[in-house]
Parts: sequence; C-alpha cells; structure tokens
Amino acid sequence: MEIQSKIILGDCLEELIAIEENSIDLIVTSPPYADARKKTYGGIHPNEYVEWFLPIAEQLLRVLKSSGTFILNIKERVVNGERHTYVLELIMKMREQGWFWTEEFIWHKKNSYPGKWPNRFRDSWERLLQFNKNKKFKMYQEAVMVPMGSWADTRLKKLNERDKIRDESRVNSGFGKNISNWLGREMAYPTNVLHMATECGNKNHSAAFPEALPEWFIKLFTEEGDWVLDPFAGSGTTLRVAQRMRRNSIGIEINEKYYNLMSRQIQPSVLTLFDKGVTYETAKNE
Amino acid sequence: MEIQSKIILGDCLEELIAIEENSIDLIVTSPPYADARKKTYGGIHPNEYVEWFLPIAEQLLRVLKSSGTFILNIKERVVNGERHTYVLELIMKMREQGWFWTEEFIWHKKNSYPGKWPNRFRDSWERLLQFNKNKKFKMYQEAVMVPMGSWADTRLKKLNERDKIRDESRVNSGFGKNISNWLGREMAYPTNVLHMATECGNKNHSAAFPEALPEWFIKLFTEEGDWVLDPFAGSGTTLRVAQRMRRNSIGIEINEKYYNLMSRQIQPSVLTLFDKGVTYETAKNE
DNA sequence: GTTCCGCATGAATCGATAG
DNA sequence: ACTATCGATTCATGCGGAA
Repeated sequence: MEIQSKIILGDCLEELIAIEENSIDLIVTSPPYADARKKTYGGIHPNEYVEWFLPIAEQLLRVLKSSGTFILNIKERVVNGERHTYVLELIMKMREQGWFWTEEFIWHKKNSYPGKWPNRFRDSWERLLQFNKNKKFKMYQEAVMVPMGSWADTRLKKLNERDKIRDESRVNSGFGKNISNWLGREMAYPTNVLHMATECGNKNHSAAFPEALPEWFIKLFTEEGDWVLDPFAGSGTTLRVAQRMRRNSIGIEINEKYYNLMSRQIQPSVLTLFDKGVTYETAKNE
Repeated sequence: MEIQSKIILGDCLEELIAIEENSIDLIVTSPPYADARKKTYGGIHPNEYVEWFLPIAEQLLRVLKSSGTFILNIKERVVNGERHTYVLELIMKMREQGWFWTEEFIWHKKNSYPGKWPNRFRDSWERLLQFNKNKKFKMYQEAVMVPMGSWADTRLKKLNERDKIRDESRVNSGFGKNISNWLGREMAYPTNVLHMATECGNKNHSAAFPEALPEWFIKLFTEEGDWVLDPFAGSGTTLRVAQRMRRNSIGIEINEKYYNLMSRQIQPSVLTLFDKGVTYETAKNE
C-alpha cells in the first residue's frame, strides 16, 4: 500500500479551495490563536477572529467526507481581564454553516506555563472541539481503549504495601475478588478528558502540540489508508504522526520556514505492506 | 461572632428580589440542568434555558457586592446528537447584562458515571464559570494553596532511588541545594483545573455536588463573616459548608422536601469565637 | 555505555514603561 | 489616552554534555 503525504506551501484558504470535496476523513488542527503568535503568523485580533476563520471552516466542511470528523484545538485569550468570547461565537456560527457540534474534549496540560497573577491561576487546559457533518460518523472506540495498566499498577502497589501487615487469608476475601475483577478486564474506554503534557524541547515551532494528541484522534476516527488534513500544519506534527500510522495526509502551511522543516522530515510517499498484524510505534501517553 | 444561615422556601426569582442589593460576597450554585431532572424541578427545555435564567442572573448581579464573585456550575446537555449551545448563549447574554466572564474552571470528575455509547465517551467534566462585576475583586489565593505533598513525594522518591547509588558527598552538591528549595517551599498555587470525585454517598438530592467544591471557592473568594448565597440550594451542600467555615449564608429552594431536609441539618444561627487560630474541618480533596 | 544533572523552553499573563 | 513592548514570575520536561 502506498501512503502519501502532501505538503503544500501557501495560504490556507486558497489551497483548501483546490482540494476535492468529500475527500477527507479527519481534520485535526490547531490554528493560530488570536494575537498569540504575532511573530510567526499574521496575528489575528480577537475581535476579527471569527470573521477570519469562518470562510476556512466553510471549506473544511466542503472537503470533509460526510462520515468524517473535524477536531479543532483552540482556547480563548484573556483580554482586558476576562475571557474573550470568540470561541463561543465561532461555535455558534459554525453550526449555522451546517456543522454539528458533537462534543467538547478537554486537554488537560499537565505541565502548564508557570506564573502568578493577582486574580487568576495558571491556565492548564484547552478545548478540543469535535465537529461533524452528520449525527452518524466513523468512530473506532476500541482503538483508543487504555490498558488498565498504570491504574491497576497503582492499586496493586498499594495492596503490596498493605500486604506487609495483612495475613495471607486475604486471598479469599472480597478484596481478592476485586483484584481479579481488575485483572480480568484489561482495557477500559477513555473519557472526554485527555491528560497530556505539552511537548517542550527541540521543537522549532512555537505551538506545543504533543504527538500523542493527533495520534489519539487519528486512532479514534480513521483507519489505515484514510485521509487526514491539517490546514495549519506548523511544524508538521499531525502529518508526521499520520504517516507513521499509515494514513494519507495533506498539510498546508503558509510559513516557508516551517514548510521547509516539514519537507525535510516527511517523505512524500511511503510504501508499506497492508498488514493489520504489524504495529507501528506509538507516542507514549498516560 | 454570630454566623447566620437563612434557608428560604420559595421561587428563586421572587425571593432574590427581596434580598438587599450589594450584600453578597460570593454566589456558588449549580442550577437545574436543562431537562435533566424533570422529576425534582420544573425541567426547563434547553431552548428556553437562557430565557429562563437571565432574569435570575440579573437579580444575582444586583445582590452581589462589587468586589464579589459568582461561580456557576453548569454543563450543556446532548440534544439530538450534539451539544446544545445554551451555555454559550448564556455567557454572551450575561456579558450584555454587565457581567465580566473572568474565567472558566474545569471540574474534572474523576469518578464519572460509567456507560458506553456508540458515538461518544463518558462525560467526565463540567464547567465552573466565574463571573464578576468588575475587573477587580476579592481573591485570597493563599487560602487554596495545595501542599506540595504528592508532588514533592514523587520527586523525593526518585531522589531516594538514586541515593542508593550515589555517594554521600551529594549534600554539598548543587543537587542538595535543589532539595532544600523543594522542602523550603511547602505549598503551591493550584491551576484552573479541579480534580474532584463526585460524591456518591448518602445524599438525597439528585445533583452530586461534592463538598470540596463549594469549600474551595468559599476559601478562595471569601473571609470569615462574609455572605455566601446559593439560589438553588438543593440538599444544602453549599450552606452546610459555609456554616462550617464560619460564613453567613442564604439558600433558596423551591422544593419543600429539600427545604425540610436542609432545615433539619443546618442551624439558623451559630455563635463562634472569632479566632483565626482555630481551624475548621475541611473536606478532603486531592 | 550509562547515569545524571544543567538548562532551555513552551498557545501565558500582568503591570510598568515608553512612544 | 491608547497601544506596543519588555521583564518578571508558582513549573515540568526532555535533551545534551559531563562524569
């Protein structure tokens, strides 16, 4: 099977218009936040953000398959001491365009940026808005089941500490039966709260988008060979993950520096054996 | 010092009108969710929710002191396969009334209700919207600092593991100095994500509002002797916590059953010594 | 070859300062 | 007065170089 990764240098809106309609299975993106990265992007003013994004959303609606999903990572800025409402307005306007606002996941950033202020605490979460074209859409819940692993480990570790005090008869107690329940069920479904650290270190892009994040949604909403789109590709995290997971991908990036960075890291085409048994590398999560 | 707890049986809107303006320091409430609890409350339709709540919000704005805070616990229902937008609309309409939307805290419900659906996961978070009348308001951040406890433990555990290998000279190394930094600083400020389990114990009210939740906000936004209001008092969690923490409180409840329940559990007036040194019981959190 | 720090840095925010 | 820029401030993480 051939897996393609198309990287396009250009303006998001213009390049989207050239993409075929109903051709994309999953859109995962993290657009520039209002006013947040003036140096690398245009720096859209919060009051103009909705107006700026809506034409793009319209194109995304066009290129997405009817069974597809759009995941939008966004968070409102604090402006003049209060949260700005552009995200709220955007959701309502996108619904008028025809989008379904299916769900809102929370990304809990375990290592949020430090700082102390008189009237607020550290902001340690962001929105992951799920939009669809229909009530019905593709979803592979089993693909993101989490091993009981760490959770069970913690429980069992506590048990071991207690072991020192307790006598051996406990194996026949109700407690022991509970353990067997935990061990019998190896996997659990996740919730709509994702705990992931922002990636820091050797990224040359100011957006800290951990690989585990697109990976999770690619698993959940696509199969191998499906098409993934990131209209604000940035340093190419989504595309890199998609290629590793054997999904076709398209990335659009306006900044030439990031475009070149991606081009060096991502192969335009990769031949792989289509083999369900082979497992690809996965980013570690919690 | 005398601490009062007024419990009022009646319709929220009507009773609010009787409360003096600029008299309340903190409002914490969890109003009936749209359509969610038809049997115990009126069961407001999602499409009418904003219209229903706005007159109440207007009265809350009136009775709140200019330095006060309003915490609204709310979450949108899923209607016809997508999240309804009444919460988003409510925020924008309340801003038009004069409210500042200062912040949105996330309540991560660690033990969320189990269940499996074909196109969504378990909902394990709710919004805690912070509204204020001004950019400046009272906030006692030190009151909610969390012990380094578990965090420091983790770090020190790692150190201890290394200790087994490392020689004793480390006490004079830079590393030793770091340890002393951690030990010297015993408390850390929290973030805007609250991890609390829903209370599943012996509550006779259908809304599972853990005591730790109002307690946290009462600590953060009030001092002893301040006035706390819960216009949808329900089983009286907020009032009970307020009284225990030596804050005056007013609770309004339309349902006679819950009103009677509260009346049995909460003293109308309690005399206490005003003594900063004495500590009250606190609900355990994480 | 391995372990172990040192250090840079990440979708931040506020308030002061300068223009 | 209003806007733009800059410095300081609750950390957690991963990489690189040193031992």
